[in-house]
Amino acid sequence: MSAQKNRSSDSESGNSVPKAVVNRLSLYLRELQHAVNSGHETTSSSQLGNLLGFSDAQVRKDLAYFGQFGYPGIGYRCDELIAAIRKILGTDRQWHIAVVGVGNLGRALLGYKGFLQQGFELVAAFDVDRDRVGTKIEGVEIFHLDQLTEIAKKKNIKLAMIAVPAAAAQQVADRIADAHLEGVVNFAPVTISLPDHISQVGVDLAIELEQLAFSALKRARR
Amino acid sequence: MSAQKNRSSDSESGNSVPKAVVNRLSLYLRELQHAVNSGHETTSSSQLGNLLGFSDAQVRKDLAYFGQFGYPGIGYRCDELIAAIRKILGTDRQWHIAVVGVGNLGRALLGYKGFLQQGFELVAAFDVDRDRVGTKIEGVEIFHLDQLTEIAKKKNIKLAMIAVPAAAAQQVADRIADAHLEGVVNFAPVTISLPDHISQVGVDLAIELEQLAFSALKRARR
DNA sequence: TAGATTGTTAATCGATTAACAATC
DNA sequence: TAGATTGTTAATCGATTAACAATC
Repeated sequence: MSAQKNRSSDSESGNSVPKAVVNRLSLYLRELQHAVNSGHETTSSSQLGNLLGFSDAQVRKDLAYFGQFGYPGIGYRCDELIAAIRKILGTDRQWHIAVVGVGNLGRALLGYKGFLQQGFELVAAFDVDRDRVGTKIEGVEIFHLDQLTEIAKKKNIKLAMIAVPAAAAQQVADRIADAHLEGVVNFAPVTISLPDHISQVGVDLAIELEQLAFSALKRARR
Repeated sequence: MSAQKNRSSDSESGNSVPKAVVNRLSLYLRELQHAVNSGHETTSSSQLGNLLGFSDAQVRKDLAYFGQFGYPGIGYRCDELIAAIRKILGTDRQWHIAVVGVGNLGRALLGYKGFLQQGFELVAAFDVDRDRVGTKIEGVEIFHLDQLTEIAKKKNIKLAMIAVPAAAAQQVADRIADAHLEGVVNFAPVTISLPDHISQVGVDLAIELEQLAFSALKRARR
């Protein structure tokens, strides 16, 4: 770890990093954590690449966007690289998240325990159903959507997951914009518009399945 | 529709289509359906692009991989383009899907009603918990994982969604391979390995959130 | 030292954009 | 006809890969 001092840098320069690179960084992190859990002390770009189906050159190039993390002849020390990637992604700190919409999916999200160790904590849920408001699910209190700005401020919530029906998603997005959150995962199967300063990631089940259908069909045609 | 006859083609040639193109096709489809629901008869590459943040050229180029679907000077007839994209993606037919793992997430998936109209139908769920097996959730029968091959054959199941804990995901993947399914959406936060002839899409909540954290941090640094 | 593996540069490959003739 | 918009080609841009000196 001390060997890492002053070796990483960049990232202040205007080197806008491609989205795909950041996504792969998350995959590297996942594999590294797996490797540590399996008792591995070090790994290499080719090992990491093999596990994920990327070339060794790509792994090294991706990391090179952010600094120097490896040891020529040795590879990468898993714990060091984990710490480095966490710092890059910003998950070396804890992010407070809200779930908006406490239907089937919202409840499933509230029950998901995998967040905490990854730097995320579900600290509030929101809904418009007065019967749900005031209750708790999985230990998380449910507030009315109208309280979003207030509670977000109080609880330092920066990210939200939208788990409401398609028809309600844009209204929720508008409230999220009002509350000045910084990022949104949108599970509703619609395009939502948000101000530029709020990032978004869309997860649409139907779209994922369509990709599979296409691939399956493509194979069948051959 | 008759005007479309013999105008689309390609796709038999070895023109392997980039994944990103197929993904955008799904987004176009979603917007087109939205447009139709809003009473629009036609649209254009620039309209579609604007809604999704792509250039008009990109929309046209993407569609050009598969044929000619528009009318110079007019644009695209929504209903025709919807039919064309559905055919390309393979969702002009019905795909039978299984959910494996009936925990919080699995149950949420079973409760999701948005599939049917998109060409997907949840026809079975699987779990290893003997207490759950034999019951129904949302009208879908739960079978033991050991019955996967048998039931998949009987019910013509081609796609599956893995909603089990990380530690069980690879075992499930192996059973899915045994059953010769054609595609998998993997919600477990691990890399699973599957034979080449089975497509997979990974959806990892933590990874999505990490992308948001990175973006938020990047803005903060500026 | 010999073997392994990094970080980085240059070469290759692929995807996006701009431009425009053809068309309605 | 004039205006709009397609499909497609060529030019640009960006991302991936190959190669290798530097390092342990």
